Amino acid sequence: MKIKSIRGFHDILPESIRRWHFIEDAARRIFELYGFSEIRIPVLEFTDVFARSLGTTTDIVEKEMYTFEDRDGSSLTLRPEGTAGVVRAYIEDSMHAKSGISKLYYTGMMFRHERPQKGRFRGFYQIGAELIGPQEPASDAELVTMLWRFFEETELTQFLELEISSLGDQNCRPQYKEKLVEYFTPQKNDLCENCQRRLQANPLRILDCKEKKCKEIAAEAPSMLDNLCQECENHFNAVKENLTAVGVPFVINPKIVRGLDYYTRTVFEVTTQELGSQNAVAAGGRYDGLVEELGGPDIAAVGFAMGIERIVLLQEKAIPKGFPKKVDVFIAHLGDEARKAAFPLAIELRQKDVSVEMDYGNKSLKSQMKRADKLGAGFTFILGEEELEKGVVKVRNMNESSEEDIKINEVVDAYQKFKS
RNA sequence: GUGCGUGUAGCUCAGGUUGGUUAGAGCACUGGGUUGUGGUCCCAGGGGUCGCCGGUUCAAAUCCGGUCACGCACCCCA
Repeated sequence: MKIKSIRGFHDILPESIRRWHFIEDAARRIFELYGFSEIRIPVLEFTDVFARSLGTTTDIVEKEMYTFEDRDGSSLTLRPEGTAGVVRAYIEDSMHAKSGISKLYYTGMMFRHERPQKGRFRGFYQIGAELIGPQEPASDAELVTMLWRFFEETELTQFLELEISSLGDQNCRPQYKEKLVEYFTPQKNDLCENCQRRLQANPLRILDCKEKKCKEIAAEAPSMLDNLCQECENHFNAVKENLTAVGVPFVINPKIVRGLDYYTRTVFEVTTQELGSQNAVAAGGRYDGLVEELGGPDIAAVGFAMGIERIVLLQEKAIPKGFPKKVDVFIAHLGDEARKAAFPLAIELRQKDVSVEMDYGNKSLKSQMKRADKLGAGFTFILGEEELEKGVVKVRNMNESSEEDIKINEVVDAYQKFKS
């Protein structure tokens, strides 16, 4: 039996890792510009952290978590998302006492036991950001703007749409829920099995059911946006105003329902048509109740998470060529003496930030040239017996196919001068 | 978790329906043509227990069953 990876878990190979770096670097750069700092938190938490945050009736908690017993009997879970752990750390490390505003971002692998598909894995990477402290709508707008800037930077906005809505808060949502139940109950028998169950557990989720019949019925349902309390409405309007002011394009979709229970007020999704049924690329919203729910002070927060695999998939469409790795210099050597001389030269160049490759054994010049070409070397330094005798290296410009002899003890400086 | 489809060299795929001598191609890889010069060209070579297990058969890549993986849709979501 051949050894292999677990279903739904995959390797990210060197040929695609530069694309990942491009995406991760862009996120870091932009998030840092917006005042965020990275936080690294454990992959494993007490199950309770997620159960209490996400809501016990959510699919993630009900059937997708990797949960197991520790040796002492406590229940542990591999994180299915990042927010719960960040908030746990925020509380545990008393970050609220250090500053009124905490801007945190994270990246790492998340775990959900779903049926794997393209762009959907059991072990997958997310980058997320949490802005904890302010409850003002300007913070929602800043966070969403930051997210959109990231997609601009990675050239993905052509494939994306930003949808926003408001879910109301503790004042208006319960009343709205009742209204929904009132609306759906008479038509209960026309709803799909799933939605009949949702009517009890979480009537909001009926709104984004994909079942044709449910969609029809939901189309006429009262909208949360018409039932916001004054404060929530003001908040939502201010968010929209702020986004418009900085030119972030959005559409209002009152049917947005997040899969996690902790959201309040602003919710948003960045979606695409390019990835089949995996249309969500990033999503987030405000979660004013969560910090307190997990045992911390009553502190507001907004956040989002994005799926890196899906972004990589889109990125491949935007920039199909990718990001090939290129070396600056290839040193081709002929003969044992030349090889011995080439080695310290390679090390010295690398010391000076020049990327260098060379063969380890004795290969024909031709095959070394081929390798230099394949590695995308800008220059090949040829060091054979002739050059050794004269104390020079033959420097070949690979793009112009021109060659020039340069004294071996001057070649490093000469190369650096040429580069700058 | 449900349904449908696919699974042959590192990659993309022929062959399979009509089982039958050493299972093919292109790309990639290695070497040579040019005894010291890449990206083009030519030649040669290496690489496959035909996803895995079992069944039918004198004989299975080919037919059947199961299983695993991937893909698509459902579901769910980032």
